[in-house]
Amino acid sequence: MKQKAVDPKTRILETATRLFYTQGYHATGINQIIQEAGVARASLYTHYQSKEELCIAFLNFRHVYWFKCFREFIGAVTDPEQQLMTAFDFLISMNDKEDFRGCAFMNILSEISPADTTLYTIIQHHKQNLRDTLASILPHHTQLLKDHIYLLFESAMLESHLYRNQWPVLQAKKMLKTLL
Amino acid sequence: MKQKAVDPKTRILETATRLFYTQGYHATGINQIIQEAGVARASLYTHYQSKEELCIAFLNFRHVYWFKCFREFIGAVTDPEQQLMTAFDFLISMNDKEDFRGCAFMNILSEISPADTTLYTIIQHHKQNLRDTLASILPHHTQLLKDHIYLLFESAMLESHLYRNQWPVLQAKKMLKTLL
DNA sequence: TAAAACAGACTGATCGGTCTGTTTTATTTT
DNA sequence: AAAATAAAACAGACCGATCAGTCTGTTTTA
Repeated sequence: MKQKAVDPKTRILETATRLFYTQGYHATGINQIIQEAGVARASLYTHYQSKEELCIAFLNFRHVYWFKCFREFIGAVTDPEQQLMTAFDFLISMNDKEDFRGCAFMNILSEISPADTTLYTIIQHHKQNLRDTLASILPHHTQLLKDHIYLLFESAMLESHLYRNQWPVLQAKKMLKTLL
Repeated sequence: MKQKAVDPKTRILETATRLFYTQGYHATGINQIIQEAGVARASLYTHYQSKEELCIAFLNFRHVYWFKCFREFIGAVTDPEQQLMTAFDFLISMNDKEDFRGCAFMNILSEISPADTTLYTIIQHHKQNLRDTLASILPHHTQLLKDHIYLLFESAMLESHLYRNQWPVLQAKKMLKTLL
């Protein structure tokens, strides 16, 4: 289970990322994390104050990772309209890669209440970031069209999770074509 | 806390429904349910075999309740296109009523894995039911348009949960207008 | 008088988190 | 290069609390 190639802090974060994402936050215990990370109990609490702190680190890590992958993926093309189409192809590739586990941020959102302001804010910021990123591809179009694309993108991601199938993304791509 | 007007089994289900929906499945313990339902521990396990059985009952109960409210709400109008607009108004009223807690089914979906086949199937069936219901309002339109409306409906519900704001629903209504 | 609901003790397991003390690793000084 | 030292990671006991679920026996209801 131990992969001593990387340092303990990284192993903890990567393990927590995988488990929080695939099992959920409350369904994942500290014991499982330290066990699968091959790390001492005390080491986890040296690097992260609490389970919630670890969740925050997970969301921040995931945020950076997701946008890095996203930008790389859509950066392969230059034409704006083609770039939007590629954005939906990105969803397809992520569904394949991560077995239709959906959006890590929306999954955590389902487990928390608005009283968890730190987590709630991180999730909102991530999505606002995505919204801005998509909007920036077609800067001269109406706000309504930008929102339209964003909503289709979101439901494509969430509904393919639900059905464990690419059809929502494929259909969303066709809808996008009618809008551009 | 006890509202002995209804029988224990109903109190358990209604309490579990409220707690699972507002706090999530794994974050809600049996102790809290029996306490807030004002019911004996043994009574819960006479009516429901396990916590998962209770979750199944919750989803089935919610399914019936949600569609009953939905049909009543949109049944107030007869014109198909107007009925679709009213469907989005229903989301607005539910957001107000339930404090932007989003979709009970998608929330549970975030907490489980495809291995939980029973729960997963119930959730998929609920959404397929919604998909069919929306599609039946405009039976003579293309499959693409039906899916389009469904995807907008879904993201309107989920994104208003995220932002705790009605704007996604209001924007989705405008998008719908451009599609009809 | 029988069924249902009650209170609450009890199980073993696990929860998140703290603490002690040992071993390993890395850096610095000789 | 070898020895000294400081920092990091280690194993694992331990904490009180809670978890889901079982069981006994009493009280209420029908």
